[in-house]
Amino acid sequence: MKHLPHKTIERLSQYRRALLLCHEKGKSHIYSHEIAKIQHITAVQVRRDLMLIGYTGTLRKGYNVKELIDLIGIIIDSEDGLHVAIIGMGNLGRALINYFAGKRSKLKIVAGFDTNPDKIGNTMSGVPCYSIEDMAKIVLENDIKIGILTVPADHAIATADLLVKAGIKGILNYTPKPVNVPKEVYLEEYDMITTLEKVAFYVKLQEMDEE
Amino acid sequence: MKHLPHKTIERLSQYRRALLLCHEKGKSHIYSHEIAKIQHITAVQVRRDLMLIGYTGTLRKGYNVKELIDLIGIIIDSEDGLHVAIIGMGNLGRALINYFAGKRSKLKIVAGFDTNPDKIGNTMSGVPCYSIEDMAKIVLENDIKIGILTVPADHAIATADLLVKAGIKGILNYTPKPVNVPKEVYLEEYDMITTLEKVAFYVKLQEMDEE
DNA sequence: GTATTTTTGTTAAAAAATTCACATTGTGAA
DNA sequence: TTCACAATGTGAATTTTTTAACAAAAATAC
Repeated sequence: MKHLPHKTIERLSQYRRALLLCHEKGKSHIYSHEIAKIQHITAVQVRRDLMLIGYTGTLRKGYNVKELIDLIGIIIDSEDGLHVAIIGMGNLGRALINYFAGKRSKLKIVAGFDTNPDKIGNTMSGVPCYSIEDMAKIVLENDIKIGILTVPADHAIATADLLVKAGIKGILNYTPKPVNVPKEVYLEEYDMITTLEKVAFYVKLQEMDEE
Repeated sequence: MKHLPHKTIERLSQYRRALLLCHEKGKSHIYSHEIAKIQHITAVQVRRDLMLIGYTGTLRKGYNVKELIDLIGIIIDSEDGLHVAIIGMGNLGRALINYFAGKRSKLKIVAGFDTNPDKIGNTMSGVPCYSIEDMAKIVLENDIKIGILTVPADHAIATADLLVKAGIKGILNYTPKPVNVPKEVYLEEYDMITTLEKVAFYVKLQEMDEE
């Protein structure tokens, strides 16, 4: 199964989420075109992705929901789970914590960091908030592998450096500032402003076409 | 200049942001490799994107920062700007409002919507919060073109339907639930859980490679 | 004034991602 | 039984995106 395309990885995560819902509803099998419909993609794409992970459905019955959930888990999850920290307990940081709260998943948010003394020492939705100064210690003690960067833009670069020094393995940067990391740290950046500008562009385009 | 690739649109938005910073610092020209460095991409890619929008730099001097900012604006912005609404004034919604607060941009968040009576009628970071029931009216009155969906997952689909009925032209869905819209509405979905799972996957992969 | 360097612009090649097209085969209907 | 249908699985083609390669030309060095 060598190298899965990046896009396939993303879709697998989404398939699993959709499948979990189906499973809860008691659906035991699902067709590729049903999955496709939910995700707004084509059935071929779904089948191709599943082919890449070596999963085989049943002709005329589709895919076994439970089996597929488990297989996707084997592929994308770490066996023992991974610990995650949120750096920056502002609105965005808290939003992320709430997203995850209660989800039994292999990914667990175990710590938050902030500079605000009012937040440090408290717990938010079950996640303890520490001082950024203690990052190296906390990361080590809790075996934290991934950091989600949700600090104000001005602090993004310095904070990313701290994370790297603390020995983090992956960074998800939600600030609008690109950061630099050594190549052994996996970096994913996502910029909400860019996405909104993109939507705006296509809305504009559509309005222009109408004229 | 016909059809710009999707990825190019995204990068243009990012280039502009980087360029604005350079401009503030008084830098008048910039090389393709400087832009590339900031965005973690190659210089060829930058040049290719600029070629696609028909911008020409100066040999040995690079690109004129101000000119390029303006040109990108002409391409991706709507001339008169676009009004945006946030649907769901929770942590994520407020985070987005704060991101945009103070930015003089062609995109303006002019309204927020929520179901919580404590929030309705108040203003958050300058953005008035209305009842979701008044959506159609407010969208029309304020000429709102884009809606950012930040409601709880369970309400995503129903709220998206409301937005469509209200006549919105583009939806940016930040809930983990895919929604359906008619084809004349531009839809962009972004799922934080998927992104985090992707980071986790590549961190796992890296750890496995080390062994 | 000539050579060297550096940077742009672009054609062509490569790589990544998606879609087409269709063989295959269980299933149910006639 | 035989036929038609509906689904999977996948090689081949297509499309999209990125990268390589290099000509052209301005600036600098000598």
